[in-house]
Amino acid sequence: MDNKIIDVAKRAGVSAATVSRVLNDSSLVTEKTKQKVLKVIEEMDYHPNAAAKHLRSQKTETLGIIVPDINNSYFAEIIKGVENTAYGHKYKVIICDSDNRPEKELEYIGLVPNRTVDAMILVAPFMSDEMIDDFASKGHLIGLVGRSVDNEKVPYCTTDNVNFSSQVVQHLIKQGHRQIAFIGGYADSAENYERMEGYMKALRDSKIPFQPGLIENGDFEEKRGYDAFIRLLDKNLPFTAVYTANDEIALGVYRACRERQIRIPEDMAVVGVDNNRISGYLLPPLSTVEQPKYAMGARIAEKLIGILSNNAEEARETVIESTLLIRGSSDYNKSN
Amino acid sequence: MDNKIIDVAKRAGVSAATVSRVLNDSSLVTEKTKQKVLKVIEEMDYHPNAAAKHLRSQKTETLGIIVPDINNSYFAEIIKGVENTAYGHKYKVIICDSDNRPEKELEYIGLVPNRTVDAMILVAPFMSDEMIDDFASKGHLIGLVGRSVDNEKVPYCTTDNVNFSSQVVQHLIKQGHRQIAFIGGYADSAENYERMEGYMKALRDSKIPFQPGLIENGDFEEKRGYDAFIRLLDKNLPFTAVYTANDEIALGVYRACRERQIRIPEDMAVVGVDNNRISGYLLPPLSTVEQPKYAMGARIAEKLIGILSNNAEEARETVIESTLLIRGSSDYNKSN
DNA sequence: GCGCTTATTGAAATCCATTGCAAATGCACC
DNA sequence: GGTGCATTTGCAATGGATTTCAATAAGCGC
Repeated sequence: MDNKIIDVAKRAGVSAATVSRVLNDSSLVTEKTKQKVLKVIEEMDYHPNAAAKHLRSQKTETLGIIVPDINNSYFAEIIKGVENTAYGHKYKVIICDSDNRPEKELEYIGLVPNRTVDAMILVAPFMSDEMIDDFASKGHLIGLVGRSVDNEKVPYCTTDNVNFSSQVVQHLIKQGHRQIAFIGGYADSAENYERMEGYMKALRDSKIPFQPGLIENGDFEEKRGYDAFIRLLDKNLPFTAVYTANDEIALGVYRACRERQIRIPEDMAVVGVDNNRISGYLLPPLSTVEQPKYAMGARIAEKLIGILSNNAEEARETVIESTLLIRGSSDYNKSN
Repeated sequence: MDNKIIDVAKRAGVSAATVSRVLNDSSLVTEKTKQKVLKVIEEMDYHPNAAAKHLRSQKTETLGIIVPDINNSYFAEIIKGVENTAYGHKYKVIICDSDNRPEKELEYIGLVPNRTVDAMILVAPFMSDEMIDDFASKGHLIGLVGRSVDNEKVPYCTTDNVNFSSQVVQHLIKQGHRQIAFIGGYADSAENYERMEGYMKALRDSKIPFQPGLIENGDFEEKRGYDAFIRLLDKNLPFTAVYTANDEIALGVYRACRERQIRIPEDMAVVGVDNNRISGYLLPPLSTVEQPKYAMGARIAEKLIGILSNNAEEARETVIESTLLIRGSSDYNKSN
C-alpha cells in the first residue's frame, strides 16, 4: 500500500540514495535534483518508514519519561518541559504512566535496552539506586529528576530540597510556631529524606527541640496525607503547624481540618510543596514551594539530547532553586 | 555493543529462527529448546531490537494520542484510560501534547503515515473534518474522542453533549433562573456546538426566550473564560446564572466574580462541565458534569486495538452518558 | 578541446528480527 | 528395521532507509 523510497526514486528518475539525501537535508544534492525529488515526494504523499530509519541509523530520536501519575500537575509540568525541549530538537517523547506500580515501571524501562527510545527519564522512580546504577552501567542512558544516583553516567536535575524545606520551617517559626509537624512522602525517597533534613536543620538553627512524634508519612498522596494528619491529631501531642512534603498531602490535611473543624491558619498553619494548580484555588490559598518543574524537565531533556548528540560534555547535575510562596494558609495577614 | 538474535542463537546452538520463535511464544518449539534458549537470553541480557521487529512485522503495537494540554485533568484522565487499556493488550502509548498549537498537532499526526504508531487518537483536535476524513481515507487509522466525523473508518467515543447540557439548563431553570448565559468553548468545535444546542433546547422546552446577547466564547480556557464573563457583565443585560462549556472557563468566572464582588451562588449561579479535580475544592464547590473521561479513553483504545487485531468488527461509535453533579455553585442549599 | 579537480550520483552492503518453505528429526506402528 | 506422518528446526528472503565507496558528471584553466 505505502510507497517506498525506491518508488519515489524511480518516479523522480534518481536513485534511492539521492532521495534519502534529500530527506535528510544532505548538502550533497543539487538544488535542482532536490526540488525535483521534493515535488515527487509531495505528489506521492510519501512518508519514510520510521522503523527502517531507526534500524539503519541506530537511533530513534525519541526520549521516554516515566512518571507515577500524569494526572498530577507536578509531573505534568515536568513532562511539558521535556516535551517542549524535545520538540525543539526534533525529538519525540514517549510518556509512560506507571500508575504508581513498580512492575509497570520495570516494564517501561525496558524500552531503553530494546531501543524503542534513546534515553529514559525517570521521575521519582520506585527503582533502587542499585538497579539504576546497574542499568546505566550496561550502557543504557537514563536521566533523573528530583533524585540522584552515584554513577557518573547518570545526569540528573533536582531542586534544593534541604534549603527550601529549611526556609519553609523558618517561615513557620517566624510566624510564632514552635510545635511544627512534618508529613513526609515515600519514606525511603531521596526527596523525602532531604526535605526532612531541611526541616530538622531549621529546628536546630532555632534551637527548637525535635519531636519524633510530630513526624508522619503521607506517601505524596491526598488520602495518605489525610490519614497521616489524623494520626498526628490523635496522638494528643500539641502542634500548631504542619509542613507537608507536597501539596497533595496538604489537600488531605485540608479535608481533615474541615471535618474536625480546625481553622486554617488560625488553629493550624499548613505549608506544602509543588504549587499544584489547585493550591492557589483553595480557601485559604495554600502556602507552598514553587518548584521549577518545567525547568527541570527542560533541563534534563537538554542534557540527554546533548549526550546523544555527542555535544560538548555538559555538567552531570543541575540544581535549580525553588521559591517559597507564602499564602493564606500560613500567614494570617494574607488569609483573605 | 548489543547482542543480536544471531549471537543468542549461536550460543544456544540453534538457529536465529528458533530464537525468534521462542521470543514470540510460538508453539513450534519444544519445551526443552525453549528453556535452553530462554536461559541463554537471560545470561546474555538480550533484548530484541524494536526497530527491526517493527520493520519486519509492519506494526509497532503502539498507539498515539494527541491532546491540547496534558496538564489538564480532563485530558489526563482520558490518557489514563487509553494507557491502561493499551497496557493490558501489550500496546504502548505515545502521548503528544500539542500545547494548543495547530502546527504541532499536524506534526504529530505524521506519526501515523510514517508508521511510528499503528493508530492515533485525537482529542479535541484543531483539525478540520475534511482533513480528518482525508487522512482516514488514505488508510490511516485514527480514533476520535469527544467528536465525530462522517467517515465509516473513523471510530469515535463521545458523551451525550446535547442531553447533559439540556439537563444543566433545566436544573438552573428549576432553581428559578430565567436569564441564563452560556460561555462556550472553541466556536467551531462539535462539542461546543452540541452543548449550545442542549442549552437552546432546554430554553425552548421551558418557553424561555433565547437572548443572543447572553452567549459568549471562552475557548475552554480560564483566561478566555474570565474575559468572556467580563464582556457579559459589561453588556448590562441582566442574568443570574451562567453555564460554561467546561470547568476551566468556570474558573475564570469565579475569578471575575471575586474581583467584582459577585457572590456565588447568591448573585450568580455557575455550572461547568468536566468535573476537573479543582472543581470540588473551590468555594463554593462547582456544580459540573462528570464526564466519563477515563471510560472514553479506554473505549476508544479498545476499539482501535480491536481493529488492528482484525477482531470482530466493533460498533464504530460509542456514546457514554455523563452525570450532573449539583454542588454549591448552583444550589444554595448545598452551598456550605 | 583536453586534462584535472571537485561536486553529484548510484550500486550495494548494512541494520536485525520474522516467516514461508524445505529439510530433518522424532515417533508410532507394522 | 522400515515406512509414514507429525513435529521441530533451519535456510534464506524480506521489510525500507542509510551510507560508504566508486563512478560519473560538471567546471575550470589553458
